[in-house]
Amino acid sequence: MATAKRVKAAPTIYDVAGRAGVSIASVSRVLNDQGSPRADTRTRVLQAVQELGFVPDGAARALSNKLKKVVGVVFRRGAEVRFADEDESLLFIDVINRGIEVAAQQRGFDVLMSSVGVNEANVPARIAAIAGKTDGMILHDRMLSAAAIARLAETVPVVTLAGKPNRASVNVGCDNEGGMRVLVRHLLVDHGYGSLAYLSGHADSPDNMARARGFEAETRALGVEAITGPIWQGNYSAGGGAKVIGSVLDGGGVLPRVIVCANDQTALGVMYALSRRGIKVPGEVAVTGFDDVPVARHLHPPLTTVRQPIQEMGATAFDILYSRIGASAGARHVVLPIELIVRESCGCTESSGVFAGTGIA
Amino acid sequence: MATAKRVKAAPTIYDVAGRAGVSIASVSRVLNDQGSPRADTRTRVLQAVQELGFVPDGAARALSNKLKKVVGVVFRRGAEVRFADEDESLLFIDVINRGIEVAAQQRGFDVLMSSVGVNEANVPARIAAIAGKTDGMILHDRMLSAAAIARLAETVPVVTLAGKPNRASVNVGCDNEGGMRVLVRHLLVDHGYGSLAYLSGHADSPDNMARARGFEAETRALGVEAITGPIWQGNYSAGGGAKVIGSVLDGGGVLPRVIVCANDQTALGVMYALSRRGIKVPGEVAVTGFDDVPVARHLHPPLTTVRQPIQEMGATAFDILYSRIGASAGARHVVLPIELIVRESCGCTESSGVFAGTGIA
DNA sequence: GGCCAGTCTGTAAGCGCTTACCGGTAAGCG
DNA sequence: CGCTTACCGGTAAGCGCTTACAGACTGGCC
Repeated sequence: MATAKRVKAAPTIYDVAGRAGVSIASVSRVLNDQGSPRADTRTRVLQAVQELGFVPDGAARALSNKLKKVVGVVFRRGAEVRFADEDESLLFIDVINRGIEVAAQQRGFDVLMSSVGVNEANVPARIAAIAGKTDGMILHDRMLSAAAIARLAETVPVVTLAGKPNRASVNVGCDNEGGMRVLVRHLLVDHGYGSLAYLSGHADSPDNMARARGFEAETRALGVEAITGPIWQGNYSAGGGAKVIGSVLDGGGVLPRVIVCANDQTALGVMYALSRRGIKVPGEVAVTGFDDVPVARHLHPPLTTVRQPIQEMGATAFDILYSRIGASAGARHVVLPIELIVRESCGCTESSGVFAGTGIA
Repeated sequence: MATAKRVKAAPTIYDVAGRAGVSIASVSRVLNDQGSPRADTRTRVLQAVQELGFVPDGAARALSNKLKKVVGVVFRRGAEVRFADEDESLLFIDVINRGIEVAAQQRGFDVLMSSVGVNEANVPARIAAIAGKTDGMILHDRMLSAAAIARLAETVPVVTLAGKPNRASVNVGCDNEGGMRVLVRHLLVDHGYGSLAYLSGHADSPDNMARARGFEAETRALGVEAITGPIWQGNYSAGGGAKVIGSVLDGGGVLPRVIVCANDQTALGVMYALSRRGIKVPGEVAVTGFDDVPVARHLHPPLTTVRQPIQEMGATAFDILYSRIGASAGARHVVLPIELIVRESCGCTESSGVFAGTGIA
């Protein structure tokens, strides 16, 4: 790899020391507020720093300190192609990442973001390489097997989002099961619907499994017909949701009164497929989501869903990781509360408006 | 700062060398495909690496190589508060960042993301600190003054997005002026509207200035009344757009036939404010945006806008930065083409549907 | 069999920074 | 006035890695 040909090589601490007429140790001390340098020394160092535009090298600092002040975040990228049509799934992950980033900021950490293609080879190796550049890692849903996580955790502290609790790592998630139960109760008790289907997400996603569990438990508890099964298997994407509707209808099947989707994105695809066929939402079929992604309130009708404190999940993940970077204490599993957001797609009309909660005047 | 208390300290290259019975130089060579180690040596090293779960330390590597394989990206965060209500402006920036990240990946680089609060103190210092952890920086709109950018560029290569071209850095943007002219021409020629206002973005944003320029040039060229001025000053946000509508109407003013917004987000706020007052879009007032953020197609009516190749802008920014990290060649200014996206908010009805371009089956 | 060329491997220096340790100076005290 | 004490500042080691350089060994050839 060719060395960068900068006009003038970046100044080092030696240059600063030379210019200020002090030792490198003094420069370091001034820069880090260590010891108690004489006022005179201090100003001369500061001035030299200023004049040279000196910025300490992060790598050298990290090597010496054994602390890089960087955490890594890894998530899945939709497609391998470079310019796949914009992926709405951006939303959920990006909001979490924003939460991580803001929390990291407050501790003087930066965030190394890395996506992994769906069919990329040797993901564990890629992730290990990233781990080498960081002090700790946050993994999104379904990035690594439990065994691989355990192995990674021997190198750096690891926090997973929407994973399974693991003896080696901490997991941050929200109360998927409880959220789903509240939602189902609203549909059954407040609306009195008689049949509902669960359009699932990835079968191997812990979040999906928990939501499915909540769905089944609550329908059973209220004695209402719960429709599930392989036909109702989606994949968290809008396309997946639309495809399921197509299969059901083309197969001559009949739609239930309510379709409970594993996430907002799936609901978006379902609503699209329904409107294409002239089926009214919520008049003929009610639809609900899960997540409360920002776009949910702009759909027509606005989507009834379960709000996860998305950004806070990210922030919490960082906070926990941070505490584990300093020591190895802390909980194994953190569960954040959810909130039912009733809009119109469930059949309610009391929505406070399309823009409820946007903060627009 | 307390040192991390890991159960077992991460293995170093010495541990690997010891276990494999070779020197650290051999380990390094095997790991980097340098020289031609004997097959025997190679396998022993690889095995030791495997057994120890060794991952080379990025900081040490960077220090030795003078190459961190990390680029920094800095952008504005909406509010200082930790959990401001989700910010839709996420979208535009995040899509660009995704483009950067994917392109970086292909070169084995990772991306250090860092947001800066709107009213954060001493931004240049924060950015300089980040620069110390990277090989190059990409700055989003309005992050630093031209002078500050020049200073930063003495430390690392810098690429700006939507900034002004600068002798020290390269700028990547799209043809704002041309895009606006195409849009205005559509509104005036195809629809024959008689009056239109430009609801601007941040006054000091180069992108906004270019769009305003295109707007004025084209309306003048076609001899139609162009409404601008302080009342029509927005700030790229939905709230800003809504507020402008409020001011105009409350001030007893009359709305023009068309409101051309500086970006999609502003258009979203405008459409909201209009619908609140019972004003029909596009029947009474047509509205247009700029950017073609994913949510634009889900609005009611779907938003007519100008598409920027958002993700590609990010990728291009990285590619240019990458080439400058190796050498100091390259163009000063890159302009990407735009595309007019006609949906319904301008008054057209030929939209191919709410989900046009989503890739949903 | 002795020597040379050609391979591979090991030793050690150095990347830029932090910090333990020690020496020098000045102030405080008897 | 001499000694202790405190305080600063400098020297040097070391963080984990890459790589120039030199040494060791192999085989081939005369």
